[in-house]
Amino acid sequence: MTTMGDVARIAGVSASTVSHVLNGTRKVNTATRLRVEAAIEQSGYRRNGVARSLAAGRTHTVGLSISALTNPYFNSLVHAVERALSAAGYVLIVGDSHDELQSEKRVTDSLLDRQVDGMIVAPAAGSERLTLPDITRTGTPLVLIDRGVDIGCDQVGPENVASARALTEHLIELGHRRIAVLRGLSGISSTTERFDGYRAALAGHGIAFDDALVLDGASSTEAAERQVHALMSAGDRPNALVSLNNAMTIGALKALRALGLSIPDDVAFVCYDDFEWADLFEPRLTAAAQDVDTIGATAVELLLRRMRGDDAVPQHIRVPTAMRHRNSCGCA
Amino acid sequence: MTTMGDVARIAGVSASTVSHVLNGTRKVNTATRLRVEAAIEQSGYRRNGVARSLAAGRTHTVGLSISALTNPYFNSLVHAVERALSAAGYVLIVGDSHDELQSEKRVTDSLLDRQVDGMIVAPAAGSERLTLPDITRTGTPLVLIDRGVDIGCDQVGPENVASARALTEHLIELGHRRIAVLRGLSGISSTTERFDGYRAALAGHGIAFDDALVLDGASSTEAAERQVHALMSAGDRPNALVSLNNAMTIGALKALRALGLSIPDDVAFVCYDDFEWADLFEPRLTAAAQDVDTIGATAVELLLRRMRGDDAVPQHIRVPTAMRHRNSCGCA
DNA sequence: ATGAAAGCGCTAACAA
DNA sequence: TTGTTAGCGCTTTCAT
Repeated sequence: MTTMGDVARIAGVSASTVSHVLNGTRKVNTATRLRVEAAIEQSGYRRNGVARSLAAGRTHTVGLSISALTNPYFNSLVHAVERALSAAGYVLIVGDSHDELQSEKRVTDSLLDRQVDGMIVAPAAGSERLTLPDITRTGTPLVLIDRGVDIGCDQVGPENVASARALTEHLIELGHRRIAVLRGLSGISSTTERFDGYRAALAGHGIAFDDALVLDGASSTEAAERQVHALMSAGDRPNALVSLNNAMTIGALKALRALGLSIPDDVAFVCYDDFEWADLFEPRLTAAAQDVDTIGATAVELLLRRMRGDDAVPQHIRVPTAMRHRNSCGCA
Repeated sequence: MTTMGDVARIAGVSASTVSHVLNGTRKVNTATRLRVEAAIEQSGYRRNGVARSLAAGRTHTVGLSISALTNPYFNSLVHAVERALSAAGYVLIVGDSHDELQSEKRVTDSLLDRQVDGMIVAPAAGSERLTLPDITRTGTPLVLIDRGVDIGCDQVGPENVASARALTEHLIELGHRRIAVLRGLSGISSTTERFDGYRAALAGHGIAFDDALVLDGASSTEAAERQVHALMSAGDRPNALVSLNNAMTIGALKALRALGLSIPDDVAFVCYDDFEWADLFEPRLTAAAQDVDTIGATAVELLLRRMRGDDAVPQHIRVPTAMRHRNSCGCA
């Protein structure tokens, strides 16, 4: 393996000069720069990023801890983050927390060990008493994404309350009174907020809240499928359903199809989270679509600012969703 | 920041002892080990992975260069790889090559600079004359995934020819003669092989090959949508279509829906690549499903073997696909 | 059972 | 404009 020392020897200069031509960190005489470049070329030298990171004290690396990477929503979020980061010259290392505290701890520990220059976390339930303090203790800049927790750091996520409320109200305006809801994983803010939006819609229209219509979908396709199947095969089923995230939507659709129930005739349906192929589902889904690109880009922006040493007061940013009006809700 | 030296001082031992208790690399007296552990606890020490990598000469990191990360197929492939790797104690760093040579070069360069211990690449067209030689030159163990190129290294990918042939033959057996095909990005082996399978099916049944029925979908949803739209709005349209990857399938379905054509009545449809939600599409798609988990796990297995120094002759592994018989093809 | 010391390959003062 | 030198924090031989 060729090192900078080898290159220096070939070019007849010092290692420090080689380093400077490589990084453009100081003016180098054109003639010597050319010699160095020739030597690099000739020797097939590649810099050692590990040594570089150790000496410089920064890795140009950012860690992301997130769950359910196979979920298309998180998947696009990861790529929105990656795009913004690589535009800024950073490399992203992703770890899957599986929305489970111990697993999240493993991921963030490994990221911290690798000396990431910054960290973006979609916190699992309970994060604030284990992993988050660990991170802040190291002084690594941190921003929370997708969900918030009550800790002093930057946060970016989608707007939840008003969106879930709007979704529910749409159903109400269509004349529905018995509206079931698929609620997500407990302990995370997005679940609470979206559920609050649902309740607010009912309350705002004088509809009594009925606990029997609340399904615990646990943000999972399988759980949602089971719950919807159970509720819908019982007598006296609701005539409308709102699903509070995309994974649960899939489960709900599977269950409804299995039961032979038609949307929107038997059940009107709306959901939080859009699908890239929403047009190909039958029926086309009325959904509140998150703006993942903005969320990802904003998270990166906030993080880079912190990494530059900015210590302004932490921001909590909410990115609005867009209502996609299609036909699963049952309006013309 | 606390270093190993600090811990050593607190525990009243040498740094080397601290290192050994941390890594279990040599026997340490229980009493001293306890003192060291206490010192670690008390000081909140975290090891510096960068320094560790530099000293040890290995990073416990593997690089993956792949394209179209938002494509669900590649997405699951990435996660299959990640799962296998993290089970073996490695961290995966992923880069998106966008199936474009310069971009692939940027990704692999960055991975190599970071001193990954091994590399998995889904080669873009032309890779064998630019990035791949670069990688082998560094001596970094390499395995190719998804597509092959004629270079002496391990490769794992799906079976293409027989699968595409079976798909096409199914249509033929249903009585179709004018069968259009959506062909993928040119220059990559999977495109060639799947297309070969299509031609072989026609040839095997004495059906003349018709160039006008070959659509260049470029493995992209948009291109496929345009091409299918054009072909299907012209007169004398084919009555069957085979799509050779999932991105193009989406495009085809969009175009057909836009034209108001019904599957399978107006056009029988089969595709290479399955969808997780294939049951929710209308109609349910008859597809050849790749076994991503096996492909990913096999790639990792081959790579780890090379990383251990095995220098057996390179293997080319093909993982069979599974035929999912549903109703877009038009059989009962 | 433990320690001393020599690096790993690079960056960045500080000198010249 | 360039070189010298002292680390960065760890691993690992070689002693003891």
